[in-house]
Amino acid sequence: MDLNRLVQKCSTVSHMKQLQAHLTTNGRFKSPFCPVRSKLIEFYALFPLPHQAHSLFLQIDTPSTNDFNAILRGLASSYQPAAAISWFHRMLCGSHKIDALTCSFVLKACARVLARPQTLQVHSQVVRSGFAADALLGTTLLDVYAKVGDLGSARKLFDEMPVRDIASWNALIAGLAQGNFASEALELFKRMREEGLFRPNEVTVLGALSACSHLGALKEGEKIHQYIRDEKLDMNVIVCNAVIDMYAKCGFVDKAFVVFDSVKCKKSLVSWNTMIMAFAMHGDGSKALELFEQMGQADVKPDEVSYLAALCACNHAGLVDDGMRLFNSMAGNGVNPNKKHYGSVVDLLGRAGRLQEAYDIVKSMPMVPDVVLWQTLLGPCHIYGNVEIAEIASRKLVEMGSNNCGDFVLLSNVYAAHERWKDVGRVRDIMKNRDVRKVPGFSYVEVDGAINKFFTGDKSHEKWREIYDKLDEIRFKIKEFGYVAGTNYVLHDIGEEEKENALCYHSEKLAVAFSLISTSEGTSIQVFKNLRICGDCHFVIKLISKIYNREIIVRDRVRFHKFDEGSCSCKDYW
DNA sequence: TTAGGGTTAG
Repeated sequence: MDLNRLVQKCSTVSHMKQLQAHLTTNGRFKSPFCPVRSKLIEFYALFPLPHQAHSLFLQIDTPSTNDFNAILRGLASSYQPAAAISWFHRMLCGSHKIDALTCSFVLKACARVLARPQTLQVHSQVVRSGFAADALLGTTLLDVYAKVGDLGSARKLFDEMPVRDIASWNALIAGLAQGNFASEALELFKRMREEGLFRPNEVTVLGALSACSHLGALKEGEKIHQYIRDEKLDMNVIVCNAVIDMYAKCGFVDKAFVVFDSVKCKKSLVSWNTMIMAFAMHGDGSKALELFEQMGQADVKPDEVSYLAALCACNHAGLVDDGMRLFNSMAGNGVNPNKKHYGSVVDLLGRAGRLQEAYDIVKSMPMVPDVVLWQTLLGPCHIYGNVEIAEIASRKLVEMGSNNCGDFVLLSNVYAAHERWKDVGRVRDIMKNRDVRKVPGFSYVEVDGAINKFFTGDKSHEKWREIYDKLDEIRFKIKEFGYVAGTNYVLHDIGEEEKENALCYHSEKLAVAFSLISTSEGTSIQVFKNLRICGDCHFVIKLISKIYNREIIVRDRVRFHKFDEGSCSCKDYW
């Protein structure tokens, strides 16, 4: 058997060592061009044996570009992609010849470590080396720019590409969809179809569907689903999974389940996970757990995401005992809990008021708790008035340099509930000194195909006067139902009445009021919010659903709330 | 011998 075929069959270190010995004894190792040697280097670089790769490399008198490419390619896919970037610099400093593949491999490493400055450096090197017209490399660059969050450069590159093919389109559509430019992604998808040069393929529709999921754009999503059926792209399980996710994130968990239940291809683990997560997001804990059980019968082994989805379902449905049982069964089923699983049970216990148990879990976990975990623990402290644990969690958050407004608000609320006004003042001083920032909350709603977006207290909408009049009417009506503004959801140094005003004009209330005046009686209203819905809005929207006899669905950052006849699908547990 | 675009996640 010749060596090239032999090397393909080598899969263990000892095989590789034998091959290396063979190359050395017959003298081929030292030859200037030796593909098998490159393969060996790549093998050592990819597996956790970079030292072997390095020492092997030192034995080569004049390493070829191929040898360098091999080590870059291996390292870029290894557990330490940053090392590929160092090797690239070593090549440049040593005046070794680079080719387009070298750049491609180092760019992959840049994407994995999200290194924007390095991406820019490689880009200028690509131009200097005369590879700018290479279509494949161009798409790689575009993709990496998008992945490191520089959508402007990705877009510019796309616009200026001398040759574009379907992968270039796909890379930008997917990049925009994942980089918070979902409407731009859908526009590009439409442009692609209008121009008609390329027929959208599986990868294209995945990007477009992901954009619909982000936006909650059901109508676009349905059109894409139809296209998928027409073009028979639904034989691809990844596409089916994205369709399931799209329906779920657009608020139609039933449609998601129909797709899940009738897929023509073989379901994958991700199909199950997506569907479990869909039920979880919609607060249907029992269906999520039922599906989780069915996985075993279908001979699909749950992985860490499955457990996370099931735990998340328990959280949203308040199934504390089920959740704890699930969590405690993980290790026995061969899945070690990670930080997210710990976060999930801390959340579960915390919201059930079992704060001491939640804190004990935090103390016992084998990994270092991160900011999100302390926030999870801090969250329910104000509901249950636990000053002691709130202080511990807040101290950790301050130590870790959190500048999140919410963290300070929560601690301040705990102090306020105990009338510890000096401490309240102290927290506010810290906020002032620290330049604590609040992510602006916004909500949007689609009416007659147009997206209407609202910020808190927004008066930029053309119908703002009618919207505010409607809110006055709502405020008047709900008071008859015993509504008292939950002013502890606001943190400003203002009086009670002003606090009530600040609450009254939260973006989700503006969106609901606008929908009430813009849609016919009895139709369902669907609102999307970028943050979590606030407790006061939750209470008010429940009353609106009763008084105005409307079904109102609100998708917040993590889940759906379906308000109907004065109650919410989350059963006030969220 | 080595290139580009892809689904689930508190």
